[in-house]
Amino acid sequence: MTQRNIQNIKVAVDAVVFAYKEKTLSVLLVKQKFGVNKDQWVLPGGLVKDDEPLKEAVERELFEEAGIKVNYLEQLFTFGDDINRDPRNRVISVSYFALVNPTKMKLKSGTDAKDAEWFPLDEIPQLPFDHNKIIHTSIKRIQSKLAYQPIGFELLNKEFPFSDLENLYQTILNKEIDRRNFRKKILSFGLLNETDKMSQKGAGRPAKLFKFNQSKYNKLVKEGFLFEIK
Amino acid sequence: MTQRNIQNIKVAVDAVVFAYKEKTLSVLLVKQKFGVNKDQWVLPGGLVKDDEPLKEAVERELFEEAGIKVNYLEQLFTFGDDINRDPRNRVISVSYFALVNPTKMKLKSGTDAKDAEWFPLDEIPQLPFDHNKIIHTSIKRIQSKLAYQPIGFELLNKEFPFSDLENLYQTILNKEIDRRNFRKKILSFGLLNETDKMSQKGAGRPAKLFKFNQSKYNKLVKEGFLFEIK
DNA sequence: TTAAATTTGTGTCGATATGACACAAAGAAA
DNA sequence: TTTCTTTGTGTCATATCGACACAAATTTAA
Repeated sequence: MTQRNIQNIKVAVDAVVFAYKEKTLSVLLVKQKFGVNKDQWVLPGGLVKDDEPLKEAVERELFEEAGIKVNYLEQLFTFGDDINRDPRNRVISVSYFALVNPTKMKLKSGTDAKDAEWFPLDEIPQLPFDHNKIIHTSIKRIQSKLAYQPIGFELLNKEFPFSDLENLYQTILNKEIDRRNFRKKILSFGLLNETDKMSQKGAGRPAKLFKFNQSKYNKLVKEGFLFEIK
Repeated sequence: MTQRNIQNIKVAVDAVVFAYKEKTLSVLLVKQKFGVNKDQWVLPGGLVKDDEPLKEAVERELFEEAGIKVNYLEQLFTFGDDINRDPRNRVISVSYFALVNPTKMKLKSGTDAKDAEWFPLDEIPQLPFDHNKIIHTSIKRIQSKLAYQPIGFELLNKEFPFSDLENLYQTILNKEIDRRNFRKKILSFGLLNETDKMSQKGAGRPAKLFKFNQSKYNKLVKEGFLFEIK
């Protein structure tokens, strides 16, 4: 209040983008192009433009740095308590967490090809700033959200066999799930439409493919429905 | 990224402070002291100092503007998608939500006495900026948190009769609760210590006073305990 | 071509949690 | 001393959860 016109804090956005494939959850990192940390891996992100909504800034950075458009994007947390989180300036980071489905894992780069890569959770290196902390926070968030919102579907193909969904839950929550009870519970919501297609990869009996009915979910939510998986 | 050194966005913090008394949930508002909105009620808050952690900025503003130190403070959301939310400058607001217990409702003002007041939820006026929206978001947050974290106790006196807790849930969630089932459920957690005191206000049988056992809760949480009220 | 291995699909039953419901006890107010 | 108000408490029916096993469909290996 006392220094109204002399505040000098920069506002950045950063994104933790998750993708899931073959029982592995991965995070998107990009290679820093300038500055002290040049060539180090960091979370995609950057400074917000003066006339740009925060959310658009994230979307722009993701597209510029990795050529990607995400399926799901939500604000995570604003990191700004450590005033030296960026040693050069006071920078606060409005962080987002995002989900993409497997078809988007091929990084059809924009300006800056192949300086973006997917890192499985257990192979994420030491990162500059507080980016490891941001990733940690977003993992907690995705784990808790999985339990009461149907966000898992954003990480799967539009049509998927039940086992994909089940493995996704097991992988992210890091625990065993009873296959029969899980299926029973999910189906009881009536939010999956059976398709007439079957999956056909590898050994074993082929599986029916299902589709998540988003519009039915939206309708139910308005009536107080809670998607809850324990 | 292209305009690294010329960004001109201001960073503010705002707080929605809740207090509960006599079946009423209230929010703290302060009178704007400068500018176009002088003398209008707004959420407490202000610009962050260059060398100040966000959380400290909120605490400072709350103390300066209302002489209050809160029991519970948590980051709510960062509002920055509407680039004209403040018509003078681009300002983003890192918003917090806070809880105080009834003893703190007496506003022993600091610098700026009596320009702070408690407004029951249904008496909150039209506010400048997007402050009504921020309040709305924080109400949703407190409602959902009540269901899976023991934050209700922060709004009560240290020692409280069971009926206070029950009324608090009913008021904030805006629904009827079965007294017996509610008590059974809460007591089953083993997180309330009975004191040997009794409440003695008005008519009716005096009630035992209880105390929330925070350290036991902290211990249980580490073991995976979830405080869940439906 | 046959046997083995792999994955999908499905129901029951006991244990646990939830939700509905009523009356006596303690004290204040009339 | 009677009435009113609020606290304190148990049962039972229903719904949900969690454990558990075997047959069907297909690929892979022998």
